[in-house]
Amino acid sequence: RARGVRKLQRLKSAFEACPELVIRNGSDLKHYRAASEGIFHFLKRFTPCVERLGLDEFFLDVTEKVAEFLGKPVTLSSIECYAEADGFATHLYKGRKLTLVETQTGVKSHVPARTSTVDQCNCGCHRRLQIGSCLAKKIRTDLFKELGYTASAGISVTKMAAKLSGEVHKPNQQTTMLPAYVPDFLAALRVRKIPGCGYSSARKLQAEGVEYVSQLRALSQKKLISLLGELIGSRLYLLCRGEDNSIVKPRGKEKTMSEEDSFLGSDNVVDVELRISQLLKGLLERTDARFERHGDLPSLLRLTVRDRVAAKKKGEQKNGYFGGRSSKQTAIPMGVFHPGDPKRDEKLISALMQLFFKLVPRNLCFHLTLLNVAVARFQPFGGASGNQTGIDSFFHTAANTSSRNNEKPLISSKRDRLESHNFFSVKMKVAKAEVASHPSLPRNKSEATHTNNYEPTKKRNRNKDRVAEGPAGSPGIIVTTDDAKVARPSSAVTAEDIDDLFNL
DNA sequence: ATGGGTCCT
DNA sequence: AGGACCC
Repeated sequence: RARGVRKLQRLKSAFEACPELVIRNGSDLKHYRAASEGIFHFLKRFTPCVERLGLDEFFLDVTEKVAEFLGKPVTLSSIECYAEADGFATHLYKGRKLTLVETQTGVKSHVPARTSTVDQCNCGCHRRLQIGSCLAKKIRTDLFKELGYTASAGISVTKMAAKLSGEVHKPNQQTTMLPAYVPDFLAALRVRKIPGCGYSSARKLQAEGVEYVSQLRALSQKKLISLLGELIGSRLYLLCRGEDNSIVKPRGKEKTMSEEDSFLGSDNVVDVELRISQLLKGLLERTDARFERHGDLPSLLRLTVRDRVAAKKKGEQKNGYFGGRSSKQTAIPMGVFHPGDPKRDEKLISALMQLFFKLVPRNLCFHLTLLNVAVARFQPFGGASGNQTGIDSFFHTAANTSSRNNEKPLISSKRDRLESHNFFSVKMKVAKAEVASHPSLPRNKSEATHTNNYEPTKKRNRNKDRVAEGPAGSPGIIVTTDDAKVARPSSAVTAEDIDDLFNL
């Protein structure tokens, strides 16, 4: 990073910036999954309502915790050691200067800079956010002490505001945003910054001359819906005004599991089968581990491919990389995934090859650049649970899962409360746990179990190699780095410290 | 332009 | 099955 290497940078320019850069082929997410799970469980000690987004981002709804603290001043004072003179822990967002922007269409936009810094809300959220910010500080402090990760956090009254607040002061800091500041803060952002306005929507909006959130507000709800569809359109209509009624959704077990690999090209069936069996191998390790823990097995198998030709066509249409994938899926009889089945690999590879030939007819040439094997529709498997694949048993599974994990159901009364402006909730995001350089993560490829073993030894990556396949700058290889902070656990906080604060 | 995921159409 | 979104 210090040398100018950035995430998702082309290899060519990364090597220009840093010639001694070492690039490794492939990846093994195992250690990151484990780290993420550790953080997830850590966070659940503070509140059961934790939503995970990707591996390193979490939302916590601490509404109830904050209410408890408010009701117990003695306990409250114990986390207020984190408060500063203004009652908030570290950064309180104070607004920023807004510049007037002239866009392609000549629309001039933006609101004047705010002059007042007082909380304009009388609902008591000011106080609740003070407590929330102390709670966030406490959680981040403990996270570092116990697990060794630094994190940034945003604290506000909606998920969106919390998420965006977390980006204001970035490495290892936190920012609290009062609701009164949210609309102006949003106004000056590019629309793409709004969570929910992705690549596709941002392009459609750009075609209308809309680049900034302030301009988005000029569009009627009807217009937005016709442009972006019912769901995203109506959501964005509210989000751009700072209105976010989404709830923190504690997720249960994963619904799908997949392994994928991209490569410069594969054009023969033998190679494809080798790659597929490698992917399957990694996937089965995961389904086995899950079966041991939860006793369920998948009943759906999916293969997806990306063909270079098709991908290029799509790419021309959309100027987007993720086009050009196609998939076939099939129900799989219960129990095929059972670790005890000695013919399991055979059966599954055979099924996958059948899917492959549905995707790529035998008489056609192909040039694949990606393969993905996925499983889904996990169902409890006790051996005698019959052959249910219907929707009924699916929902039965979901219900069991929820009660077993003691997860918080989606409470409708909470949703009702969130529909007004004066939110009771404090939502917090602990973002970007900087797991990339944690000592427990593998330092080189040789420690990873899921290597590209199917490649000829000569071509396989060695530690000294800079690039595994192709010359520097060849397509298909990119640099991905994350903010890296080497964090070492110091003296552990005792369980009682936590209980003191949270078992009220 | 990775290697995962979620949910909606 | 594909397409949007998220990291």
